[in-house]
Amino acid sequence: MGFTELANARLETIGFRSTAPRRAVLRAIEAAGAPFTVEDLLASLPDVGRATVFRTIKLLHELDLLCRVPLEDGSVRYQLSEGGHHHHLVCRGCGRFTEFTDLELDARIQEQARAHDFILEGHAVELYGLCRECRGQGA
Amino acid sequence: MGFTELANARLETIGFRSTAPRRAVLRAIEAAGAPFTVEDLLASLPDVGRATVFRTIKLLHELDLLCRVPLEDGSVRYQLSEGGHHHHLVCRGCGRFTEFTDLELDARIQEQARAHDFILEGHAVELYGLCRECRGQGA
DNA sequence: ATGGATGCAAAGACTTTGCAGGTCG
DNA sequence: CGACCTGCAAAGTCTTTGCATCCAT
Repeated sequence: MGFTELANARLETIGFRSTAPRRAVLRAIEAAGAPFTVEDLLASLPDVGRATVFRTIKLLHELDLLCRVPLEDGSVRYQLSEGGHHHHLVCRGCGRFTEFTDLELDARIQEQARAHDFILEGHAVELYGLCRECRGQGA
Repeated sequence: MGFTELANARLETIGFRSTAPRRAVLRAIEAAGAPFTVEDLLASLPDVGRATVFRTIKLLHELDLLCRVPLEDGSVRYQLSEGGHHHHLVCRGCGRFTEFTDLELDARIQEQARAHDFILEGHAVELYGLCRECRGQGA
């Protein structure tokens, strides 16, 4: 079951309607191989209104079906979420992300919170650099 | 030596001019006890033009005198930078940040990069939760 | 049928830019 | 004095909202 069907089913379960524009957005997101900007989506969906694209992205993000990745310059990309908690390696060359999980890293973070008498409710870790493909190409 | 003098000296050294509006922005930043938004600064500096405030913030950020912290909702705060590399504990209650450094955490991050054949050039870690003051107040 | 969803365009929030005039060094 | 800086307002971005219409259930 692809993302489109899965997300669609999930939406219906919660009481949202399955509409043509909504499914079009889901398909476009699934088709996007790399992280995308809202602008990318808008461009690939000329027949869907801006508002609908924004509203759908917001919805999916709230449902954790889409993850939002802040870049260093302050811009934001979205990417299909694999679901669980994870972190990102963001390539400055090609802009792609790789997700990874690291329990030890998370444990260390938890410990820092404890050390500061801080109730940890969430955290974000982003690594920036060059991926294997881009490192050689001077990208 | 306070931030204002330090930053001012630093600016002059690099060839920027010490002007009244610039110093006013520096003073306002130093006076801000907590992280601030650009809007906060603008409000506290009614006699300095918007453009100048934005331009000065940008300048200070580029010089690493100011650090930019992305909140979960996508908004951005600034805070006087203590200089070196560090991470943040961001309180969802009062909005204040605490900076911390953790070599072990950084090492773990470096290792993840290595494991993914990724040239690490930078990273960001943000912890979200409740600080000690806010945890009891249901804030 | 009926309330949620859509699309358009307008309004908003936030930031940058062009330019005439002022100021630091 | 000359280059840099400032302030204003206008122009950009990017995102949200109001509202009449449409459509899934």
